[in-house]
Amino acid sequence: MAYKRSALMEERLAGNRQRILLAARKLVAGGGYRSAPMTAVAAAAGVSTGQIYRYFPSKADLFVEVLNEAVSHEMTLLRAIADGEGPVTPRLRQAIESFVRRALAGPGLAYAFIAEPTEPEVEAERIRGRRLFGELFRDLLAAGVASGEFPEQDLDAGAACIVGAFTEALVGPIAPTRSSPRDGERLVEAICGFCLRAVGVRERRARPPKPA
Amino acid sequence: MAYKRSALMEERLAGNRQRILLAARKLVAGGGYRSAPMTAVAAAAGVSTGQIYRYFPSKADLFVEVLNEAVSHEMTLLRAIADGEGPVTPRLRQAIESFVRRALAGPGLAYAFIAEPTEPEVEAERIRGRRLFGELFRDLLAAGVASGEFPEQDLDAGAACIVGAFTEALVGPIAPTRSSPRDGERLVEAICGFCLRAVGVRERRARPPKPA
Amino acid sequence: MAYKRSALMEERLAGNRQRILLAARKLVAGGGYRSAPMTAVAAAAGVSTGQIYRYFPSKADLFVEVLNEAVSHEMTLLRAIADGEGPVTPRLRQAIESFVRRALAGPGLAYAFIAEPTEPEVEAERIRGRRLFGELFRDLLAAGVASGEFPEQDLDAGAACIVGAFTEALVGPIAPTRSSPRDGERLVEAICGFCLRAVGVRERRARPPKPA
Amino acid sequence: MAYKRSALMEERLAGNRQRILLAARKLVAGGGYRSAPMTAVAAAAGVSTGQIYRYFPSKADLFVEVLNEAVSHEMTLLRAIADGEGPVTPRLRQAIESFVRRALAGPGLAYAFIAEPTEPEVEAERIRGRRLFGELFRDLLAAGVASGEFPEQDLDAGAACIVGAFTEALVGPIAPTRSSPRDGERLVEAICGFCLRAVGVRERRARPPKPA
DNA sequence: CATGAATGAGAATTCATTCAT
DNA sequence: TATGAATGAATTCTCATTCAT
Repeated sequence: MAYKRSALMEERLAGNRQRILLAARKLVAGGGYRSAPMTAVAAAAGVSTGQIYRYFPSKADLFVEVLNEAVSHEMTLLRAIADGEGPVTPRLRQAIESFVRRALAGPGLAYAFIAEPTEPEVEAERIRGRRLFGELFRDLLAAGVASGEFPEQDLDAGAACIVGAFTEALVGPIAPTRSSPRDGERLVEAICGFCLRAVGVRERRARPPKPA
Repeated sequence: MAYKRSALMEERLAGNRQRILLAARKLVAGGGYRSAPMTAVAAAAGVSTGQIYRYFPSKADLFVEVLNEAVSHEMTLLRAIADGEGPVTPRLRQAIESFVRRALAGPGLAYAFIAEPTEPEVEAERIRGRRLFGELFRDLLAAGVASGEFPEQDLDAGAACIVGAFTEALVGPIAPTRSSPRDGERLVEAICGFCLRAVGVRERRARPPKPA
Repeated sequence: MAYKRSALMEERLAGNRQRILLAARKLVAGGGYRSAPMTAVAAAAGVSTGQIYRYFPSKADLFVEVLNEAVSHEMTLLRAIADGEGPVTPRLRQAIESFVRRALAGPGLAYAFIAEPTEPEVEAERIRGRRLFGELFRDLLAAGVASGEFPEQDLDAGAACIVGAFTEALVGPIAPTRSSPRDGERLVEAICGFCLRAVGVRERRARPPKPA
Repeated sequence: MAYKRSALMEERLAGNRQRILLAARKLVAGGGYRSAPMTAVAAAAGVSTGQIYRYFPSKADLFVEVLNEAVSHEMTLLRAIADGEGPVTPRLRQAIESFVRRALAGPGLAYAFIAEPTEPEVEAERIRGRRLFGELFRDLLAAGVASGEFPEQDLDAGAACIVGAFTEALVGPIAPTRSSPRDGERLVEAICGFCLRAVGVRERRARPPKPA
């Protein structure tokens, strides 16, 4: 009487799970948590509402995972950059660039980190995510200070400022609108410049001067 | 014919209105808009739900006013600083300091600018508020660039970064916790330093050492 | 310590009562019971809400009296006509004419008989009022049948039809719009003609023929 | 992939919708719109309040449909009679008879046309419904006048009077109570007689005597 | 096992009525 | 005594979650 779960089934199950997560993320990205009721997620994912509860115990769990997934992915990439060898300054620049570029490309991933969710558990996860980013940047700051690349400074505040600066500039309510890919590049450059100057990079030049 | 409205009554009326606004602000500050249903606001203000509607036509109107009040007050003070004479750098520093100090003192004023409200009208007001701040800082940046105090830079992005930096560092989910007034001062200093360096202040020292 | 109630005071009291009743009637006339909350009545009457409760125990009582007053007044006038001597036909015509003319002139008195009130007690009064009118017309019908002026007919149904006909034609939702006094006269004539023909007046002519 | 929606389910869905409409109609018929809050409709229909909103976007929409359904049905039947060939008089009689009989049989359909609803949209629909009936009868009157069957008369007023007469006599607050089917028949006859005489049918007898 | 109809608690808002001033 | 601010029950509507089919 017990069915063996076929490989095909497994696949579909996994597929559904991913589709649900993706749908949830897209909806949040599009209009905040208020435009992501479970029925809308279900519809967007092409499954029934009941189906969502097969994979996620509750709405909160679903969105916690949405955030979690995004955070993990992001953190992996950022850690790889941050944990590299050599001077800190280029690593900091790369980390910011990397994050910003993905945010510009992707479907509003970063939005989820800004929009306030309805469920406290999700809010907790959002905070955790931002905290992780904060820690990463604090580590970079610490390293830079240790290596003498950056002046002494308040590491926690600096990290918070960096995260705040780029999220706001990217997807905050007063983010500069970027209508073309060209604008995207300018924005990346502006944010990186801002943050590097902010941490006090003692550069001859953060970026090689365009030869006159 | 009609009783004169006693001074006491007037006071109570005005008091209620203020109490409601304050209660609303505190609740938002404490737990975001989700912890500010009308019943909670009423309870916190010590009035009945119906009473709120004597003063505010709708929940949206109430919270729009909460934001508006904060924005107006803040903008007046900031404009006074920003529109001053002389070099831009100290004005920028003072503007940030002023904002940050008030935010540290006040009951979570700034939080309201971060938490995403349920009502679109309130969201619009929140955006308007941030935009106003953004414009103010963009103007300062522009002035500084014009005066040669700051290097050429993307003004919109810079303004957004500044606003993002200090709001996040102040009341964002990863804001450094400050347990003592002493920490508050350090935070003020850290944020100012961060932003001033970020805009590229060309100085030997962000702040002149107090002469022994 | 006990004040003697001065004549002046009595007058004012009576005046307030009337002002409240009038305000209530006007509001109902203007937009149905839904546009007549107690606060609006108070405002329109120029008194405080509390004052209304000095004269009327409840909203229901107030509007019951509004109707009652209108009905009594109307019934007195109609009875005077209906109880007259001589042939029934002209009395019936006069009764209808009288009612219709007052309704056209007055501030929507009749509307109150159509609009459904919120309170059951008021609804009961409304029904009572219509019933009284119905009885009056039934009596006239009965007299007319007895005198041989009208054919045998169902008196209750006939009375209801008459009342329904003129209220609908006057103030019902499909009442012919009358933009000029002239139209008012035509309407009076049309309604009278309709009703007289309906009861089967065996006239040489209900109204003298215009001489060819 | 997806289960087929079973016939049983379809039936239940359609059934619910109808049950809700019916419940709404009955409640209005029984005690006016004031006795038809959504909770009562839900209870009467045997569903939860939320369920109603699956089928109807709002209370207004629900009751607009209640009226609409009734109006459409009624108008179809009446138009079929009114648009027939031959002399106007029997068509007018049949139209009235037809309407009255259905109203007597059905569960207070006509009441909905009398009771004033709370929602302006519903009120608009109620007026539209009455207007449609009015137009139908005005057309019949016009035809009758054209054919010489009825004397010259004010068509709009006449139509309003007819509609007013039969709605009041049927379901108005002073409608003659009918305790037996026999009474129903008498009422039908009385109303028809009233209206036909009212429009001035020139005949020896409104209805030919059944030959012994 | 999948579906989506159904539930019902919770949120905003209104308004008759009361009662402190 | 007059006022109108205050109350709170009632009403409409939403949406996470469940469960009969």
